[in-house]
Amino acid sequence: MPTPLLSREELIDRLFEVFRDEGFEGASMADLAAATGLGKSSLYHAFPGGKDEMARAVLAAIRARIASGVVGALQGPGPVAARLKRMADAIDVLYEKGTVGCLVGAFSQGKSRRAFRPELQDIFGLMIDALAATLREAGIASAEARRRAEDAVLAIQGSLVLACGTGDPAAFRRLIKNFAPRLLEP
Amino acid sequence: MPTPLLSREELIDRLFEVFRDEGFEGASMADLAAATGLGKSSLYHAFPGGKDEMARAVLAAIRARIASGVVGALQGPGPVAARLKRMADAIDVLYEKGTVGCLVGAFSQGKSRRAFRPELQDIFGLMIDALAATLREAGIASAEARRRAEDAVLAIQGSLVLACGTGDPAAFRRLIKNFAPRLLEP
DNA sequence: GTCTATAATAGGATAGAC
DNA sequence: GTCTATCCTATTATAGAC
Repeated sequence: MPTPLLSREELIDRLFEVFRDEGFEGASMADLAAATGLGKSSLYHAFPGGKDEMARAVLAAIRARIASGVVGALQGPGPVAARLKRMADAIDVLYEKGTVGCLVGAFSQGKSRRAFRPELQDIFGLMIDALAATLREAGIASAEARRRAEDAVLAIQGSLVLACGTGDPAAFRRLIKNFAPRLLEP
Repeated sequence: MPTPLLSREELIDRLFEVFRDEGFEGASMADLAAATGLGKSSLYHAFPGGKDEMARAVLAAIRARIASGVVGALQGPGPVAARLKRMADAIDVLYEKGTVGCLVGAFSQGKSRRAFRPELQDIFGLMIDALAATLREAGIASAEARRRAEDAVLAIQGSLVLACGTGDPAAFRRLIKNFAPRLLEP
């Protein structure tokens, strides 16, 4: 029967949630198998490289989601302020109003940061570059635009660390609320 | 011979570095033993509760270090701006100019965040409360002072996530440089 | 207080049947 | 493509000598 129980997309989505919530080291093959409803061997059939390959597949999926959802919002039509607002909404959806952590942030700390550095650099760079380009469109000087873009990405990450550590998403919510005006203030 | 090779303080300091660099799940007893120069059994003698007890001892030590170094700087003499500058310097020392990660941030993501939530809440609360109180001294309204304090702590965490993930401490350095003026701007 | 040795288990990964 | 069964290593933890 060549029909898999879950599509590869669905599979990666389940794996994503486990890696995001448990971290790379914290996610065991047993956890990943349980979350997908598959046996461990079936996971190895789909990802012969094991945990490492699963994590890379998940990172690639996140990158795509950020490129279409978050960066896509920036590159749509309308004035810069409206596009930034749509980016903030996309981030709010991505992190479920601050109730879930960030896999990229989780992988960035601890042992896993070394194994996945290229992917992490790529994803952070993608967001910062796109945001900086948009701010330049609004007439903000190049260097200042980049600083603000870095500050915004860093604030998202920091607010999620706080939300995960304390269980309180208030700082994340406030960040999302003030996202666009803050980036454009004189 | 009742004389240990390392004092408990030194012991905890070595454990701290491993937990900070590898994360809770990523730090193995073998890593911890190697870093202290002790056998695994000796570690169990000092910390009968194993990894969990070591992590709690390390968190208590960090809390003390933050209370004396970072919060201590805020509560010293002089005008608020000078005290904030000293706090920024203390943070710069604590994170070695952005070349090392934050254990509290690392423990806040992944599996470990659940086991250590009370300790994490306590440490984040300590910093935010102390910073907010100082900003109120400078005449900033209570709610606004708390928002700014949260933003500052969140920015420190976020800049360290970025530094760890990309290997580039530039955003952290910039944050430290502008720390005091940014908090006090009108 | 530290060590060597060893238990006990969990984790990652593979083999081969269906 | 999925499963059961198994292997092997790493990991946590303990026992007991010195």
